[in-house]
Amino acid sequence: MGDEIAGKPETPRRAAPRAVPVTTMLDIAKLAGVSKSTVSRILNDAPSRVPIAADTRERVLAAASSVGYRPNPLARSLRGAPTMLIGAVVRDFSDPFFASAIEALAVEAIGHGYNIILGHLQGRSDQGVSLAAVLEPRHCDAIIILGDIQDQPRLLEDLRKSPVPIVALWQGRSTIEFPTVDVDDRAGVMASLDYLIALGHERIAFVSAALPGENATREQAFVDFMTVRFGPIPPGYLQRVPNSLAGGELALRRLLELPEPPTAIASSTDLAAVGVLHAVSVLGIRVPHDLSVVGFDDLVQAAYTVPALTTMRMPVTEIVGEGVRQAIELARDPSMAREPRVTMFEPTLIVRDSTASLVSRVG
Amino acid sequence: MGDEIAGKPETPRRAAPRAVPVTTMLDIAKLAGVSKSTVSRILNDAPSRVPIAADTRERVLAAASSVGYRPNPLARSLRGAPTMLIGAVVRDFSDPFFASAIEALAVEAIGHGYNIILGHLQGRSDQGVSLAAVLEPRHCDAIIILGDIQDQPRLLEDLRKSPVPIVALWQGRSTIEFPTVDVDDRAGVMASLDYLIALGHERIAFVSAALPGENATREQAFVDFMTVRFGPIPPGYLQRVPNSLAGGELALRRLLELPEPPTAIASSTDLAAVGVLHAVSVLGIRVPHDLSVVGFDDLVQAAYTVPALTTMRMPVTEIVGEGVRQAIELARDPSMAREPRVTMFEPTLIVRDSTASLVSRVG
DNA sequence: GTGAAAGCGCTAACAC
DNA sequence: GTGTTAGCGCTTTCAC
Repeated sequence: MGDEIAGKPETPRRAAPRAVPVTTMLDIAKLAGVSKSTVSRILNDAPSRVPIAADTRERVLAAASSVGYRPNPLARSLRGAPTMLIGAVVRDFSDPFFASAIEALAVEAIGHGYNIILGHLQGRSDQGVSLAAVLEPRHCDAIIILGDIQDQPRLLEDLRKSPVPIVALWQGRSTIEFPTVDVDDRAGVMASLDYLIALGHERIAFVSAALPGENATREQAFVDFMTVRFGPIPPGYLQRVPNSLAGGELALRRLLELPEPPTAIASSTDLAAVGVLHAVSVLGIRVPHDLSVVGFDDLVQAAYTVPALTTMRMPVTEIVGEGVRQAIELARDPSMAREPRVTMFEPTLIVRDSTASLVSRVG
Repeated sequence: MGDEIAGKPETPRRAAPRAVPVTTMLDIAKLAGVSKSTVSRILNDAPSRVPIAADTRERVLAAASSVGYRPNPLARSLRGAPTMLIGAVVRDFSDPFFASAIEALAVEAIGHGYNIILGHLQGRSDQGVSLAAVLEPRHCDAIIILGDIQDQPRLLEDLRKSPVPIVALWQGRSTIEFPTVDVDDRAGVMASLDYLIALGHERIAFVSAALPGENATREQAFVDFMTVRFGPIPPGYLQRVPNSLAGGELALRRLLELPEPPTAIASSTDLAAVGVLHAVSVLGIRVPHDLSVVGFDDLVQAAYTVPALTTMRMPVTEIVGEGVRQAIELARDPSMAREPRVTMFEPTLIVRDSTASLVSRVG
C-alpha cells in the first residue's frame, strides 16, 4: 500500500513562494553583529549558567523587535520541542453535545497555550479509516478522543501504537485502553429515574438514543434499575432510536401506540428528548400534564424548549478540563501514557418544566 | 515587550522523552543498504528524471513498510512543504451557528487533505488580543476568519501583515480587506419581509440580534425596506438585543408592551427567533395564530422548535466550501492573497409553521 | 542509478 | 561572554 508509506497522496511537496519573506535568527545575528547562538540564548532567556553582557542583550533585543522576529515553531519542534497542538478525534460534530464539547476543548486548550487540531470521522462508518486519514499524529503533542470509536478497529489500532499520548473522553462502557475521563452514566440515569418515581411515576419508558459506537451504559442502567424496582420492563418501554431530533420524535410515536403508554419518559440524550417535546406538541399531548420528560446532557437549548426541559447536567467543562490537563501532563511526561484509568464526574439533576407529579394532575 | 519576541512565555523548549522511538529515513536506508537520498526518491515517487533500479525500489519499499515508516511532516514543512493545516479564527463557538460552520469547515478541509486548527477568541473583548495569542500562524498554510472581528484592531493588524493568506467568511458590511465569502444578507431580509407582507402583515417588527462585531447589514436592510414600503419604522419596532435565546425572549417582552404590538416578527438570527418562540409559550400567545415569526440561518433546531420555525436558510456548506477552496488556492499561489473581493451566496426561504396569513385568522 | 553533502531554522554541547 | 559546530528529518542539487 503505497500511500501508507508516502503519506497522503495529495500532499504537495513543494513550497509555495512566500509572499512575505520571513526573518530568521541569522538576520538578527547579522543585524546585531553577533552569532546565531547568542541570539538564541538571549531570546530564550537561557539559563543563568550562561551569562550575557547587558549591552549585547540590548542590541539583540532591539534588532529582534525591529524586524518583528517570531521564532519558527516548526524548526523548534523538529528539534523535539512540543508543537503545542492537541489533536481531537471526534466522530460526530452534528451532535450538538459534541459541538459544545469541542468549544470547551478549544477554550481549555488555549488557556494552557495549546491549540486544537480537529480530526473528524465525517460519518465514515467503514471499518478502514486510519488515524492518518483523520489527523496527522506527528503534529500533535497528545490526542484526545471524544466519544466511543469501538466500531473503528483500524483507527483504534493506530491509536494504540501511536507515539503520542492518548486521552479518551466519554467512552461509556467501552473497553478502557487509555486514560479516560467520563461521566457517571449509571448514577445519572438512576438519579433521573429516582426523581420520576418520587413524583409518583411508575410507567416510565426510556428512549435509548444510539450513539454511533457501542454506548449502552445508560440504557443498561435503566433496565437494571427498573427491573429491580418494578420487575421486567414492559414491552415497548425501551425505545432504541437514532440520536437525533427525528429519533426522539419516532420514539414518542411508538410509545403512544402502546396499549398502556408511559406517564413519564427518560431519554438518554437531550437531543432525543427535544425531539420528543417537538413531537408532543404536534400530537396534542401536554407536557408535563399528560407526560413527564427527562433528558440527559443539559444542552444550552434544553433551557429553551417548550416547556423547558428537566435534565441531567453533564459536567462538560470539568470533563474536558480534566482531559486537557491529563493530556498535557502525559505530553510532558509520557511514562504513564498507556496506563488505562478512569476519572469520573457526577451529573446533576436540573429541574425545569417538563416534569410534574403524577398526583398533582389528579388533584 | 519580551513575550512578543520569544513567543508564548509558557512554551516549554525541551522535548519530552519519546515513549516509542520513531523510525526515520536513515533506518530504512540502513535496512535496505542504500542511502537516505535513494529512500527519499523512492518514497516520494521522484520525477522520472531520476530513474531507480526496480530491485532497489522493491527493497526500499519493503524495508519501509516493514518498519511502518511515516515521514515527519515537521521536517518536510521546515523545508517549505505545506503543513496541510488551515487556521480558523472564530470569535464565538457558543453561537450554534458558528458551531455548525466549524463542523462544515472541518469536513470540507479533511476532504481536501487538510486539518483545521481552532483559534478561539474565547469572548475576549479587550482590544489587545494578538494573532499569536489565538493561533500560531506559522503552523498554517492559510487562515480563515469566521465572523466579523472589527472590534479587534490588534488582531486585524496582525492578520494584515501575516505571511499566510487570509480568507474571511461572514463579514457583514465590515470593510473588506481580504478575499471574502458571504451570504447576501440584504436579499435574505428582504425575502423574509416580502413573504410576511404577502401574508398580509404590515405591523412587522425586527429583532436585531447583536453579533459581537459590527454586523448591521440585516438591520439596515429591514429599515430600508420597511421605510420605503410603509414609511418610518414605528417606535419600538426595531429591537436590538444580544444574540442569544435570552435576547429573543427580551425582545418579545418589549414588543408586547407596545401600544400596538406587531403581528409579525422577523429576526436577524434563528437563535433569537428560538428565544422568541420560547417566550411566546410562556406568555400565552399562539404562534402563528396571533403572531408570525421568521428567523434567519436555519439552524438544525429550527425545524424542531414549537412550532417549527420559518426561516431563511443560510448556505453554510456552500460558503464554507468556497472559503476552503479559496484558502487552499491562495496557499498554493499567494499572488492574489491580498486582493479584496467578495463572493456572495443567496439564502433561501424555508416555510414551516411559525408563519400564517393575517387574513386567515379573521376567517 | 546512486551517494555525498548542503541546508531549511533552531538549540545545545563544547570550545576559547 | 560569545562563537563554532553538530544535528533534529527531510529534500535536492551536484557528483560519479
